[in-house]
Amino acid sequence: MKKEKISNNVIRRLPRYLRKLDELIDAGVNRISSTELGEQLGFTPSQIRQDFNCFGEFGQQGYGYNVPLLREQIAGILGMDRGYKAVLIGVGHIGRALIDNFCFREWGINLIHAFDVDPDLIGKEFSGVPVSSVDEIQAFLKKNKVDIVVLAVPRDAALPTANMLIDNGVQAIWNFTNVELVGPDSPVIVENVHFSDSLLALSYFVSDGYDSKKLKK
Amino acid sequence: MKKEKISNNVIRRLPRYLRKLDELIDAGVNRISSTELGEQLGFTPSQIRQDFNCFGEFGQQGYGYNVPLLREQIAGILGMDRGYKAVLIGVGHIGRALIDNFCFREWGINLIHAFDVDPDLIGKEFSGVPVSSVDEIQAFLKKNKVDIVVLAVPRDAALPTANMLIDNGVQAIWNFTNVELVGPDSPVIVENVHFSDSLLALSYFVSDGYDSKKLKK
DNA sequence: TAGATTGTTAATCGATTAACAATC
DNA sequence: TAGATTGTTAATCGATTAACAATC
Repeated sequence: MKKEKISNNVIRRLPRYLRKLDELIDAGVNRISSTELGEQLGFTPSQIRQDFNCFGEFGQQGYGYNVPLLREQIAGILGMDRGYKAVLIGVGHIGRALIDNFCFREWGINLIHAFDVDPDLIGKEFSGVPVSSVDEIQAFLKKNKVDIVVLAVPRDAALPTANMLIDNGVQAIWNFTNVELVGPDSPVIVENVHFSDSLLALSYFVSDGYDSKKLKK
Repeated sequence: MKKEKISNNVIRRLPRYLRKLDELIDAGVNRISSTELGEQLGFTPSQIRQDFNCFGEFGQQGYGYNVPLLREQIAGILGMDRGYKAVLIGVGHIGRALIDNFCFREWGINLIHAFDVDPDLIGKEFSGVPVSSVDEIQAFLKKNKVDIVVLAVPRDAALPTANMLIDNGVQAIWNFTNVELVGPDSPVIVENVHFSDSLLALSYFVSDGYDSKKLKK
């Protein structure tokens, strides 16, 4: 069973498909063609069929795709059915936003514990997630299978914390610090949520809009 | 002055360059070649030169690039020197994280006001940013030139709020709700920060790692 | 001048789109 | 069976990489 290399572009589109399919399910849509799906997402039908065919044959000729079925396939590809366990380090504003407002469960992830340095937070529990001292992380990692560490510590703590985690065998970090945690060829999986990158891209597009007006594009 | 279309890939790399250049400046590095920069970022030297040459000639043959100068060029391209004004709608956990911990100023953006529905928050001020009632948004937008609206409201409020903003001439939205605000061909600039998309991509890569192990890649 | 490194053109590679046979 | 729509191959397009002349 040869495993073809899936391009990053395809992987980044999968969550978009998932969200759209959830939306269609909510709207009671049971069947959809690549053409219709493409119109709703702004993709070409070809691209959609190519994307899905990276992973198997999920449709049916002459019919299209069964929405709930396709949704389950994509959820599976994304690992949502594997019961991955996550812990959060850093219970500041972002950490609290994630614990209280971000529904990990909805995306198949189990947020089982949080850690912070603040004595006022240690021992507390938010939305069912207990907070312990960061001093206990290493012991915790030894005792529990943790698949993903959510890193939401202040800037200064980012690098030392990340290195400690990597030393303790953590293989995947969801990084909310605006710090580049690892070099280009580290084996650790780091997914960055760089707010500033996103804002600057937006700022660029706003500038571009102004330019275009000036140039009467 | 012909304006070539800049590809999205290039634009998304610009903030990475900026962060790396800031880092180099902090480290006192004044000069860098595309080869060295490429090694640090995991890009090829060719790509770096191509990227920069989309916007002009920022280097010098035989020498390389002047780090602070290059940094200013890229900052300019990203619109960081234009003094864009932003307002925040929704002062929940994410909103507070942005107000208190995210340094808009550092990226050239002026966060001038926030809005919420909660009477306990209205009239308060966080990190120098005053909070008003969402009822006052329309009047505020009429009186002030607002370039970017940061949208951090709950799921249910996302779409109606976005539509209200668009009706009032807002042209750029930084979207922290996990909701698709506009269709594929809306003229409004929307930059999404979809936490779930990011987490699911990470989840995919973790799954992929497990698969690879099983398959003894 | 010689060495270094850019700017830029040409070659390659990969991703997207188009086309169409397969088939439900 | 006829119509529809997929799965998949071929064609196109765009992005990345390589190469090298220009030049500091």
